[in-house]
Amino acid sequence: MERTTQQRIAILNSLQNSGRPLSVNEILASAKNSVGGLGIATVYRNLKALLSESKVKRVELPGQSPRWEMVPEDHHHHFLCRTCDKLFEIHACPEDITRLLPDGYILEAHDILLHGQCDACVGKKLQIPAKNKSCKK
Amino acid sequence: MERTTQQRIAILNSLQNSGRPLSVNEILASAKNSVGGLGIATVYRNLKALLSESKVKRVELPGQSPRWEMVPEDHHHHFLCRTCDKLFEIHACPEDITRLLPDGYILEAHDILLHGQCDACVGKKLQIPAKNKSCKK
DNA sequence: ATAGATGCAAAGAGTTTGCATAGGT
DNA sequence: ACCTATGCAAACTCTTTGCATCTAT
Repeated sequence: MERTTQQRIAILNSLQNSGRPLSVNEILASAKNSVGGLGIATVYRNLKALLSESKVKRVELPGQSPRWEMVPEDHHHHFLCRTCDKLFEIHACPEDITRLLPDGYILEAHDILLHGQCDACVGKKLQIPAKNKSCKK
Repeated sequence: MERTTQQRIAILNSLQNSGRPLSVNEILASAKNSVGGLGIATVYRNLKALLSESKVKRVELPGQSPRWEMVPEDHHHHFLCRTCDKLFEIHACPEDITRLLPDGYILEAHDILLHGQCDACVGKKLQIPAKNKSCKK
C-alpha cells in the first residue's frame, strides 16, 4: 500500500477509536460510517498490508475468527470473557517464561490468552466448569 | 456419540499414535488407512463429539487451521518453531497467572503459545527479529 | 496521466448440515 | 429391528483473487 486512501484512513481510525480489538466485520461496519461504499475485500487487503508494515496486530482466538488491533505501545495479553465474548487487554506478563523452555530452544515471542468471566459478567450465568481444569492459578 | 464405530476408533488411534497434534486432513489421511471410505464430515463430527466429551483437545495456531491432540494427562502448553513449523509440548506453566488479572475477574483457563526456534533448528536460517519485541523473557 | 487501490462478484479454503443408507447395539 | 452414525453433496462462513473502474499522486 503506497497511497493514503480514504478507505485506509477509515480502517485505521476504526481501530484507533475502538479501544478493543475488532473483528473484520466490526471494522467494516465502523469504517462504513466514513466511507459508505467500502467493500470487505478492501478491509482484508488493507489489514494484510498494515500487518506486513507492522502497523496492526492480529489477535487469534480459539474457534473464532481473529480480531485486529493497532500495534500496541506496551506488550500485553488478552482476557476473553466467555459470557459477553469481549476481549480485554491485560497489562501484565509472567516474569519467568524463558525457564519454561527446554535447553537449546530460543524464545522469540509468546502469546497468552486468559479465559473466564469479566467483572461485569461474574454471576450473570451459571458457571460451567472450564474444560481445562488443571493448573488454574 | 454413543456407538463405538470403526471410524471413531480409527480417528482416536490416529491421534494416539501420532505423538504430536494433527490437522483434520492429517487425521483423515491417517484414519483412512484403517477405514477406506472415511469421509471428512465424519472426522469433523467425531472431533466435535470427542471435544465435548473432553477426550480430545483442539490446539489453535495463529493464522493456521487448528490441530488436534488427545487430552493430555498433564496440563501443558506449546512451542511453535517458526523454522520447521512443528509444535512441541512444553511441560511447564508459569506460577503466577492469577495475579495478572484485574480485580473481580475470574480465571477459568489459560492458553500459552511460545514462538521461536527449537534446538534442532537454531542456526538453520538467519534469525528474523520477532515482531513482538518487548517482554521477551 | 499513470499506476496503485477499490468494489463487485466469483472462486477457494475450511467447516457444517440435510438426507438416505449402513451398521452397532 | 431400531436408531445412531456415516458418506455424499450442498450449503455456509471466512478469506482471497480477477477485472474493470476510480482516484491519489
